[in-house]
Amino acid sequence: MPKVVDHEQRRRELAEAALRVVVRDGAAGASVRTVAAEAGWSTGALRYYFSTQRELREFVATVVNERVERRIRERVEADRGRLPLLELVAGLLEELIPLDERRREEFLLWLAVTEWSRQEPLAGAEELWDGQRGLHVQVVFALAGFEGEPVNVDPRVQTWAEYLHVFVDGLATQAMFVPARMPPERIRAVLREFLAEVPRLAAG
Amino acid sequence: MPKVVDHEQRRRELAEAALRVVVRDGAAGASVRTVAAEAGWSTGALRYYFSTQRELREFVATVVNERVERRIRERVEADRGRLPLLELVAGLLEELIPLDERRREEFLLWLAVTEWSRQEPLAGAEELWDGQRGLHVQVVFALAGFEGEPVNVDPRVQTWAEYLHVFVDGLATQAMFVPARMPPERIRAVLREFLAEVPRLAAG
DNA sequence: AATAAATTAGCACAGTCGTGATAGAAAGAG
DNA sequence: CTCTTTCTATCACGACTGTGCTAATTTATT
Repeated sequence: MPKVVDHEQRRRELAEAALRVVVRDGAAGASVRTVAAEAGWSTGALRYYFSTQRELREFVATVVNERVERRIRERVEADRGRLPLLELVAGLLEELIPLDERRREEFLLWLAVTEWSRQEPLAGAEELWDGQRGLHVQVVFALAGFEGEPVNVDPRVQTWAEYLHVFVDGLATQAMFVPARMPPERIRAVLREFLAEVPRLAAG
Repeated sequence: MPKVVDHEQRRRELAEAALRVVVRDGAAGASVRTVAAEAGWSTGALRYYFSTQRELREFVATVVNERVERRIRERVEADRGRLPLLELVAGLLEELIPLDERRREEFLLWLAVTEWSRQEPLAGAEELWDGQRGLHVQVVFALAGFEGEPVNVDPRVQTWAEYLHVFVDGLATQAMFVPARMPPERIRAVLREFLAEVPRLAAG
């Protein structure tokens, strides 16, 4: 029998090459040839795993989502009540904001995915948002002084989770597009100031 | 002497064709040929007014900025104290949020400009932000019950202007990218709820 | 070693891209 | 009318795009 490779792993490897190309050359620069070259393969090999460009792009979208979710999860699991609550929470939410080169790249990738899906809708665009909304509910739930799992949450908690979600998205947008006006330190400070208001407002 | 055309006006006409193409085909679709065709001219004619693609893109950026600013200004001048303050303010800020097709197109255009300027920096990216920040200061200044021009504004006003600016950017982002989760009615409601909180918080 | 299936490389095709260059058309001044 | 300058159309060039296709290569099994 023939040589056999782990398809899923190879796809992942090729997708990561695509990520690098997008970060380097922008959404429009991720052609079949550039991605293949970045991965060190021929275009034929690439097209054996992604028979069409659309398939590749959809896979890139899922990989990006996975990355963000994994980082959040790791951060939650790493802390065992050692950090002050507000600091822990701020750290979590900062994972969603392009404050350094790594997170900036992720944001760029997400932008590229949305740009692609404007031409032809790609799978898995709203899943990321749902996960983030859940995170914000948990955060406000905890900040408001509640314990345990956030089930049947107070409407005020729900409302301020929504506000906080919107606020963090706004911070991310400004951190990305006007870094001169909103440098990382300023973003961090504004986030913490706002978070400090939340317990009083959300708990009543 | 020869036939003479109003250069500035012709440039504007061509730029608007470019806007339509970007809205229809995305940032990557705005090529010299497609824009020329959309405008009903030959590529040679287009390149007579924009000798390089970069020039065209920079001009598109300025046209987009002008549009948003003009609409805001018109709205301010149209109202002469007839609307309740909160309603006037909400209407102003909604001009920055992609709630209908028109504003959605403007947001798309702005996204295209930022995508372009990732490859090679374009002039006039941060001017838009400065104008918006000024608007938010005015808004919070008025909401907090102050009169006249916002000079030497209270630090609390400054802070909540910043918060509101971030919040509105977040609303715009979500209205654009997860319209199913955050439909226009919801965006409007959330904006007004948040605005209702501002006077109390910003005035002390 | 022979075989057969999985994998890879590479070319071909019909497009599109941005830009340089040049020839022709248009139109007001003399 | 002719001239002169502005404007417009068009072709050429090399490079790039996604995809179809085929031939070569690899490799585990018989």
